Amino acid sequence: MTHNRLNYIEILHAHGYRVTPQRLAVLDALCAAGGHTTSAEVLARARALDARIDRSTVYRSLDVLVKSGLALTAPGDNAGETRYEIVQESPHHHLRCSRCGTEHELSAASAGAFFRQVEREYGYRLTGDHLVLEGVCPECQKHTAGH
Amino acid sequence: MTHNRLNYIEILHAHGYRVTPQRLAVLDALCAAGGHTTSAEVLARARALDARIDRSTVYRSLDVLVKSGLALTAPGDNAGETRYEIVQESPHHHLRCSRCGTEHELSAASAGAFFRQVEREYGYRLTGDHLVLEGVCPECQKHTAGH
DNA sequence: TCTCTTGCTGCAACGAGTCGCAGGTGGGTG
DNA sequence: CACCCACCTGCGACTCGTTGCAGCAAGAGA
Ligand SMILES: [Mn+2]
Ligand SMILES: [Mn+2]
Ligand SMILES: [Zn+2]
Ligand SMILES: [Zn+2]
Repeated sequence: MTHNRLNYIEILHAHGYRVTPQRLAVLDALCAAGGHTTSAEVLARARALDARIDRSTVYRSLDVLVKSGLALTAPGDNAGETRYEIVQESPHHHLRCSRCGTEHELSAASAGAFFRQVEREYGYRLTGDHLVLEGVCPECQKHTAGH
Repeated sequence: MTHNRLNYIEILHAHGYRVTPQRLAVLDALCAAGGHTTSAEVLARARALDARIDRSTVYRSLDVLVKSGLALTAPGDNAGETRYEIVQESPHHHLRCSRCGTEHELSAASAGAFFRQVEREYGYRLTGDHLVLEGVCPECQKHTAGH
């Protein structure tokens, strides 16, 4: 089943990668997970599909999916942790509440004006299309204000 | 010598931490390094000051410095790598060129308008004051254009 | 369908970072 | 200045992610 929207076979081939059962298991695992997922969870889900799949193969497959544009990475909660996400239709960033951990998506368009201003001011053309911005969500602000 | 600007002893005490030779060695190492530094380099520099200091103590000390507000973290070049920096006078973000690796500082004020707009639009109050934004620097853009 | 080549996999070994524990030390109290 | 206890350190063991290698299989070509 894997991915119902993208032609992952063509995409992998177009990037010079072979289509293997292990890579499809990892792709399935990513799709099944939905949103951002830790590599530990991908490993567990992939093993449910193929009990013999090795840890290193899962990491290498995630890398292949990212390089092919089928998956995105995002920094995790704990510094040094990487999370993975099957690529979405529309590019987006994330807002993460540092108190309660919930996340909201931020359309890439919302950041566009800021990116353009940085380009005018510093000459840098910003390419990141999957930022995770830390903040305090409206709910948690209420709770603090309530004290 | 350690830090000539901040009263690190008061700050550590204020956060409930003790002042130990090991923590000062790590603080010294951070100051000596100047800008963003890898934990490996902090470990090496700290060992030059105290040959018996343990790896785990260096990591725990870096954690203490970050929690006390004396140090900042930033994601490193390789995903999963954390860099450290002694806290600066003025809060700032970073622009990193994904081609040549050079970095420029971006004053926190430059991002302020964007942060305020996100707050209006989504209710999130953004707190991150040490972002690392990926992009292509002016130099590298010229080189690409030249082809 | 068969062959051949190249890239992929599983394995084992390694390095970076984390954690529990027993002994040592900072610093508050008198 | 001496005592004491909570906190900290060094150590060892562990986990997570990476890498080199030998055997295996994807898929192009015939
Ligand atoms: Mn996302
Ligand atoms: Mn910085
Ligand atoms: Zn919240
Ligand atoms: Zn550059």
